[in-house]
Amino acid sequence: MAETEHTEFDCLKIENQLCFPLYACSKEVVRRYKPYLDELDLTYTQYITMMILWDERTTNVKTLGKRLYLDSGTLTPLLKKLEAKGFITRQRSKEDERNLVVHVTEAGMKLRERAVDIPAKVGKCVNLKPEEAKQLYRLLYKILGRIDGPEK
Amino acid sequence: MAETEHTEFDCLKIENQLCFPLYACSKEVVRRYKPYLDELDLTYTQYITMMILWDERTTNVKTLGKRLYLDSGTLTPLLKKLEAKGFITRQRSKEDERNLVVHVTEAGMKLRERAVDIPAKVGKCVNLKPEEAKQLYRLLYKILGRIDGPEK
DNA sequence: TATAAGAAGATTGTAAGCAATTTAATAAGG
DNA sequence: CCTTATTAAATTGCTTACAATCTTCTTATA
Repeated sequence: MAETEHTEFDCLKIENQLCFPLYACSKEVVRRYKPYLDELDLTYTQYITMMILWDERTTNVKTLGKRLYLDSGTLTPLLKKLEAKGFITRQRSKEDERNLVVHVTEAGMKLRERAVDIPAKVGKCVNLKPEEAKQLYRLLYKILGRIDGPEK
Repeated sequence: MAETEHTEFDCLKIENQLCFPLYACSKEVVRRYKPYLDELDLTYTQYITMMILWDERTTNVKTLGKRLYLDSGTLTPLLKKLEAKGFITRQRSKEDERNLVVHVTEAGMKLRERAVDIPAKVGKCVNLKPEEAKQLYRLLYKILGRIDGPEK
């Protein structure tokens, strides 16, 4: 005899879901960034936005949205906040006025120096071996439909 | 010569982050639930709350919070909405009035029959082999600090 | 048994997050 | 050209999400 009853509803048990640990884990990991990001006066979403800008210097809302999986409804107010803090500038493109060009300021670039230790600090809190982290990375990007890594 | 420059700031590139695909993947997967959950008039968070209740029938805010990684600031308004829809009841415990007992109603249980196909439908959109899904599940719960699965 | 300490939810304030709609600019087709 | 379609952001409305604080109730302990 089985110890546990099985029914047609087993598929609806939370322990049989893949989506739930994904959802919970994402929130927990983001939470671990918070104390470090607070020091920089950045939220997590602002932080990943700055990551793009630290690397690219200039981009626009559409590209940011595609790379970060966010839409203008999220990005517009977020970018206004980053602008208010003096980390970025926002201006319409001369060639195509629909296009909003986002550019990192000097103050924004200076933030990078203070952020450089954050990934290692948070990484230490995640108890995965390097090989496991690589596996996880690969599986996540497989779900995202980009087999070997992020879109550029 | 290396084709790409390497600097002390490489660790801040988005493609070198594990947290970002986790964050993005979580959102994308939750999004795939939306059309199916809309039919049941449930949001994703309401859905995972109902999962606990379909299985347990009765619980309380504290237990829900621990199992779902949510606090009362999120759960209180969410449970009020589920109550307004008639899917649950909320009442203080007689033994300890601090304790808010949450119980699923008949209407709430009936929802389960309409939800039973959702996991399979969403699962089909996630292009992982069964073995990969198991790996992913294990890695996520390892990060969550619960090696072999969720807390009961 | 008063009083302090602790626990459980509720409330407040801020920031995402996203669907749907709107506005403005550009491109395409007749 | 002029009209239509398309595109890029912005706006609106609603729901999380969470830190911090507050309220109420229970438990410890002096």
